[in-house]
Amino acid sequence: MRRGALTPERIVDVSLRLLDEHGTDGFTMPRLGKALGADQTAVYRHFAGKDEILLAVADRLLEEALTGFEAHPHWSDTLADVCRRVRGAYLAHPAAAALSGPRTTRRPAEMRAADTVIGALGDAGFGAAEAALLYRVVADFALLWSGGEAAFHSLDAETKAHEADGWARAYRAADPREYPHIHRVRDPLFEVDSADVFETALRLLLDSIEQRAPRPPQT
Amino acid sequence: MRRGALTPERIVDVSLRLLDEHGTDGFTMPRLGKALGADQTAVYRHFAGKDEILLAVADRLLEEALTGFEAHPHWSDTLADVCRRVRGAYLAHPAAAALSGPRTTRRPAEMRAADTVIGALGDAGFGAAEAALLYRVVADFALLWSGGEAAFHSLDAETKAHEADGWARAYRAADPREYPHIHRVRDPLFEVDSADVFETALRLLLDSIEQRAPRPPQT
DNA sequence: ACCTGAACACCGTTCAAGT
DNA sequence: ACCTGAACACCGTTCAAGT
Repeated sequence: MRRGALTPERIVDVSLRLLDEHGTDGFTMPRLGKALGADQTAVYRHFAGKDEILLAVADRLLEEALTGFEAHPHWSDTLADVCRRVRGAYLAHPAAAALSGPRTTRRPAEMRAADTVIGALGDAGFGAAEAALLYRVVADFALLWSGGEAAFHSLDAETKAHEADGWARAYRAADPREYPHIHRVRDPLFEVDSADVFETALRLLLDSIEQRAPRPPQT
Repeated sequence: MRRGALTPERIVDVSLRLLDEHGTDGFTMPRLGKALGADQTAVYRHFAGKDEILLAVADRLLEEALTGFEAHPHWSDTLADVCRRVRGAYLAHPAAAALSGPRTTRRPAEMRAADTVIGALGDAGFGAAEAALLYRVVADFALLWSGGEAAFHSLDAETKAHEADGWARAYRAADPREYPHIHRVRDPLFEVDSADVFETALRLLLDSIEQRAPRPPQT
């Protein structure tokens, strides 16, 4: 392989592709080397280790999520948008999201998004202390929730099916005497999908924030 | 080692202890074998593989979280309690929680808790469809949020410190021209701890649920 | 029926050697 | 300066052999 053919960017590109196509277990240094057309150890010239690559992949994910993100006319739409963007990027790359976990990188895309979100909370009339706290609530909600969903989706198909099946079986067959309340809602319980759950949680959070805002969003 | 000295329960006990004491990386089959006083491969007599052990550990965690959980007089206290219990158990065993991830086991403790939560939502006057959806919101909130927090806490001390430090440095030094809103809230941003954030998110969620409930909690 | 221990096919990382 | 390839110290799992 010629010199300079390996760059941090190309390594992150290929890592992300490997994670997308082969899942968390498919991302190994031998595979990464082969996909790059280089010896597996050549990567260590550019990253201190596998963990550093994962951190760079995490950064790429947030960049993808947040590119083009800017404030909406109504501040509460700004908050909703950033949460949906993070979830969208994480679910588009579940294995990468699951491995990079709750580690953020504070690079420009993330900083700009943080600034925009805090600005939206300022527009809502919140003081510094409240804005700081609510920024953390919104950011953690987006990252932790989406990260958890991504971790589930990054399970291999077989495990995931087994998981979903066991869930369905257990609740569907819940003994009406032992679990009367589960029994009552067992049918609608299976029409709920995780996008509904996320959107509902987001709506509930934002409604409460709007309720507390010194300035409501529609002015 | 005499026969019968290895039981699934003892294996889960020791696995959880190993995870607590040595973190995610400290939980290996050789170590597990040694800690059990048996050959590492003897464990395969009782569990199909490492993943099955982790699943059993996840179940143990939920059991620990939910033992003694029962409905409160006010239904919204029931919802708050279950969320705090899950978070408490996960943060008490961050490595175990991080590895078992979003995989639940539907064993009795979990089923009973689900029934209690759905019952509380019934007390609130929600119909079957709404109760099912809100049950998922509350359960996913507790599991995904706590799981994400646990994943962060299960990073080795060095990485965690590096992470926290980088975070502090980046926001503290945010350029007031480039990131004016971050700059405005930079001081209170560091007095926020993750317990505050969790409690605030929980409060916001529950307030919205109370707002929508056909029957308010204080009756 | 349960446990042992050698063996297998991996893995991430190091380091001397090449160009 | 950048890449190679042998080597190292692991890892999870299988399977024949013991008792």
